Amino acid sequence: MHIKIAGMPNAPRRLIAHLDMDAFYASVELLRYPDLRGQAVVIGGGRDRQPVLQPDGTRRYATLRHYAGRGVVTTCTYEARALGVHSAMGMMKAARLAPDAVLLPVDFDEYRLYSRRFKDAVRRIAPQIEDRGIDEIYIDLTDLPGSQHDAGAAVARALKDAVFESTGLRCSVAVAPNKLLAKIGSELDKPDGLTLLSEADLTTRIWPLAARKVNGIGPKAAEKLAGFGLHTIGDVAAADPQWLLANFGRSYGAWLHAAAHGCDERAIVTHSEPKSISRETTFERDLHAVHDRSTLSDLFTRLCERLASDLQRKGYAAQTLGIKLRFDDFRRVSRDVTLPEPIADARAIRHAAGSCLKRVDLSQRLRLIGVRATGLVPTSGTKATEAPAPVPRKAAKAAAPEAHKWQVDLPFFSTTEEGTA
DNA sequence: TCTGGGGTCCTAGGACCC
DNA sequence: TCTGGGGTCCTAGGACCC
Repeated sequence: MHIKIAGMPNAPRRLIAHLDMDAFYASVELLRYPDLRGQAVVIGGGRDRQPVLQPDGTRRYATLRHYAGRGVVTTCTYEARALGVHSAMGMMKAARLAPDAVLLPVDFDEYRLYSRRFKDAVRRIAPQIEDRGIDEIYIDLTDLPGSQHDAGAAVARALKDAVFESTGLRCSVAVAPNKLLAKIGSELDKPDGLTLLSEADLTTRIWPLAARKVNGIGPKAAEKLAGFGLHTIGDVAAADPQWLLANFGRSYGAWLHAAAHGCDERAIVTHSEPKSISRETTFERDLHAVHDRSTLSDLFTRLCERLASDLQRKGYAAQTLGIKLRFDDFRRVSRDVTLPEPIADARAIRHAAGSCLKRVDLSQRLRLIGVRATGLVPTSGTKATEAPAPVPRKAAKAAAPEAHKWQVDLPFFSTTEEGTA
């Protein structure tokens, strides 16, 4: 056993791996439809675009060309990326760039199946893993036999092989002294990459990269940095720390400085409880609270029912319920209410969410509506986890007193017409 | 012809309590 | 009269991530 105390003379250098599946959803689809290998394939958009098996045994696929709708690209093959298509791009735009690309619908059940498979394969070699969504994980290799010897190269190789054997899928792995560097590293040699990084690589391999490559520097922060002439990670590293604090705030400024210098002490988190569960939907066309009253009411009720079933299946009740709306101009508002008792059934959720809705001015057309449960408390008898239960939040003193302060009375979401019965 | 759905974390102000 | 200070909870919004 190593004694891991920061600053101790013989504390071992941490070895953290980041493993990222290559074009995960698209690659899973290629296992099913190997005839698409080598082609530009885009996953995303709406339903009903299943490939059709023809009498001669070949499959007929939908292409992007005639796509109409509000979907975005979930992911795509490297051939599609070469045409300029990327994740989160609107499908209409992707269709202009790659009209002949094959379009496949998303199949999360299938991706979750492969997700479990690759994670199980990794866990058999290195049990300390942190889930970062369906297609990526961090792995602590520090205490793994032999990993210190070659900076984790052999283990990384073994992980990649194990993932391929169990799934037929390729991934990219980086091993580094911490999560921040490992995450950057796994992108350096994609696809099918294997990257080893040490502190010595900071100036040569990390500093020349765009600041945006740091996990935590998003579009807004990158734009602000660029406004000050800071474009690369090295630019940020060279900036005066006091200046960073003054311009980006105590917390974020300090973090920027540390991150740009490759410093990150975060541990691998092997277990966590969900903090919120939500359901939302974007309409095919913008809807108005008055003119589309019954459509909206039905959609809203259905979202509440789905949220209720998610909560019950996962074994939680919600102390706080909220709604999220997006208007036609993309303005976003949310409202939430904390209840005297946690709830998990559809009628109660519909009632609470309906009360939130009444506190919003609904004169503008809506593009999206969502329902969210927070303050999750495990319900008895289910989800027997070893982890300590989240401390239940104190119940609200009273329902929101400002319930009809703003509203022209639009009875459309009135809680008396739940329709959940 | 713009921009999905599911999350996490942070900030900030006001209420409320001691 | 002239104005504490710390703590927690709740709500709303925003940035960011996959």
